[in-house]
Amino acid sequence: MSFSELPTWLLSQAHLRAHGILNARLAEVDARGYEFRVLQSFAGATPLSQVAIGTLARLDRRDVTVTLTALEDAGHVVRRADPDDARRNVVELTPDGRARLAQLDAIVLAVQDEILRPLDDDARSGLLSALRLLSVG
Amino acid sequence: MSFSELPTWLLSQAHLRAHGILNARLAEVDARGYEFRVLQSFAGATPLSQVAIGTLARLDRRDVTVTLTALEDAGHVVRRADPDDARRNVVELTPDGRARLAQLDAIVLAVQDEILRPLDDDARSGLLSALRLLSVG
DNA sequence: CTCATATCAGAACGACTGACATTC
DNA sequence: CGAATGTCAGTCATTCTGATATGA
Repeated sequence: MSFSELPTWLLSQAHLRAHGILNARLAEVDARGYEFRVLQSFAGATPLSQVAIGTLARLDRRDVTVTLTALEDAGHVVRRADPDDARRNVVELTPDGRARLAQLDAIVLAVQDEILRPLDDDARSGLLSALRLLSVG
Repeated sequence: MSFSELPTWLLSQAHLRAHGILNARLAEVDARGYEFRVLQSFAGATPLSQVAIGTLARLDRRDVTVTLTALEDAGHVVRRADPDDARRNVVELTPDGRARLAQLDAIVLAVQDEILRPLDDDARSGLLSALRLLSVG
């Protein structure tokens, strides 16, 4: 059996194609995946500490720091010291950041459709539940 | 909808878990994915040029060069100039390389089972055909 | 003291781009 | 000449490991 028929290979190819499309669409508006995930963590409660962002966005603390710096430079978030705990930062979306989140949300949703286009509804739900099982083990 | 329910996310998580397991198993014998793919390209015809290896292993020329250098250092392949075309190298497995291929083949096959364990036969075949469709578009 | 927080430096893997000399 | 081959240097995104300074 050639490696190109292996589940691990097919998984990596499907992932590669999906994320190629996603990153291309995000790149068109000069965004990256980490930024989207961080912005999305503000969809619920806000403001957030960086640890909370890491939990919500499933990002390493290190990557939260780097991504927030980029978002801050772009004016999408503001960071300030937490008055209640000097170790923490309090991070909030700016109005620009909220607009950015809406923009990226729309892009990402459209990409999902584009990617799943080859599958009918049954195949889609079957795929998603299988992937959920595989993600956990 | 949170990003963690998106198809792109589930795809990346499933891929990440599968390749985490695969790379861990390969690392136990000090191997990497590229090496396996290159070795597997010798399963059919041999010897091969580096361009042929790139085609079979779906690797960039650059990565073929780097991977072959590692395999050559480990004694798994030999590279020599092609007498018929001085631009090319003729690459062959050594006996050690053939044993290495068999070893990695067994590891990779076992990993497939480990990964698919949560799915019954129907779910497996459904997943694989869906992934095939997604890989192409 | 121990723990949490944020930051920094750097690595790994996989995929890829641009350039180059050599040879066909 | 144009095209192919192998090599080299480097980028990119994603994930992760370690160390550090600071404060709770």
